[in-house]
Amino acid sequence: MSAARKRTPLSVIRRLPDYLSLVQDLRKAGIPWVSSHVIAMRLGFTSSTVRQDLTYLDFSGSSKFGYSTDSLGKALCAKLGADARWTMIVIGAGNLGRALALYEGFRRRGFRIRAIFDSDPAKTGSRVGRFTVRHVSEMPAAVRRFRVDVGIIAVPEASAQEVADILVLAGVRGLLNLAPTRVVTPAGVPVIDSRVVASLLELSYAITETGLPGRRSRPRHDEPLRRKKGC
Amino acid sequence: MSAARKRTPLSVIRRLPDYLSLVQDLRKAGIPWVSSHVIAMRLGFTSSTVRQDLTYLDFSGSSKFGYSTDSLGKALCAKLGADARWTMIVIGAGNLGRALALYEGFRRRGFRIRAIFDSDPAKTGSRVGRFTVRHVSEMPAAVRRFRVDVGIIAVPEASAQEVADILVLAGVRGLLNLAPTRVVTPAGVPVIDSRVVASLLELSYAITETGLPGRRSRPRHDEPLRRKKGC
DNA sequence: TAGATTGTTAATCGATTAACAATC
DNA sequence: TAGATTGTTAATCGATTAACAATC
Repeated sequence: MSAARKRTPLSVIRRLPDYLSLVQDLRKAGIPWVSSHVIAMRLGFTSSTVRQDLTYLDFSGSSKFGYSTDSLGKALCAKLGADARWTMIVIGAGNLGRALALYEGFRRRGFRIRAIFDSDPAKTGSRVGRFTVRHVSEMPAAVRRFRVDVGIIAVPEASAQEVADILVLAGVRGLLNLAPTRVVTPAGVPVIDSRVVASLLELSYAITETGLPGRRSRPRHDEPLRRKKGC
Repeated sequence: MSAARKRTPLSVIRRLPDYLSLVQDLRKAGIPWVSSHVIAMRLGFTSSTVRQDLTYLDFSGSSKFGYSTDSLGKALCAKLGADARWTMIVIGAGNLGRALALYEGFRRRGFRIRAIFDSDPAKTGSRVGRFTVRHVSEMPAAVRRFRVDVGIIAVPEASAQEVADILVLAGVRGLLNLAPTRVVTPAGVPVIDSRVVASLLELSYAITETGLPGRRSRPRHDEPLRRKKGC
């Protein structure tokens, strides 16, 4: 039996959204079956990894046709909680916070933003799409009233932890942190850090690395050396 | 000798930005030395992991005082390429693209945005902070003129790959992809996917998971069941 | 049937942690 | 010196991959 007996490793959970996205594309394209081999090719995994991963779902493939894109999609949704509706609020009505509040893509996955907050009285009352920016002091009450599941932190680095504490106290169940710093929460309240700046540093390393001897750096431009900054 | 003999695993590279951030905070706070144990506590790693990781830097600690925050910071910067200046452009002048173009935090790490582009003629010519939005058709020329290192993709899912191809062809050295889809590049051009939507799914799983038997879900609200969506 | 594919076990690989001698 | 800390080797742990019997 393939279902969720053993606990699902985080490494597997992180690949699941990729399977979901692919399988939904295939289903929309009218493709009813897909093999572990094809999935592997498309996502850059091995077919072994694919078959192992899908073992953690309440779902089975067919040794004749492979996996049904339709039922695999449903099983992935169920596993990931993507078949639920999640209520979110955004804290911080700066450029990033506003962009998040206006982003349509969350909706499609069941993530719905209900309100946006800022600590700056000059911003409260202003409009962001269909929202009116409210003052953070109203936030705890709103978390309870809207039964908010997820708080999205889009405030400056310096206030990220403070905002996280207030959100947790108000009863939020998870955090998505977009501030360029880690945020700590009590066990039981998961937090995901977006790490965009950290990602850029990883990219920066990768660029420097691939430009090293061995792999020839691609011919480009006319200035081979980076301007140094000092750090 | 501790220097970069063996290749540095990606798992290590991904922790390096955390060390850098911590160590720079400490240095600014006037703390000149830090031990692997303290670093581990602050970042949630083990001291073994910390010592192992720092092994990949051109740098050594002192068995008397631990690590000098100053020289550790410098070694991390050098390793990550954070001591270089990187030139970036943003493709997509929607809410997200504009937020990125206006974000101050990149600068501090040596990442500098030089221009922003959009395919919508209605947007070209409009202002985003100190930038004028330009048409994507001008992008390849700008990549060469400004010697752009990194292209930031902030366009809708459907055009992400196309934009990536153009950027690579124009000579960009790496990509940061914020569209909610994977983007493929030839070997030698690293790409980092931001995976914000995938992260939300991971969070969604974590929330559902921690609410399971065993760990008592924290008492909250009065509605225990998620509204189902169907998927 | 013959051939392709899954589900699963075992082998490999890599990353994390523990332990400890060397250093200051 | 005594004690704390690093650097490094060895042990453990977990994740990925290979292999293959079972299935359709």
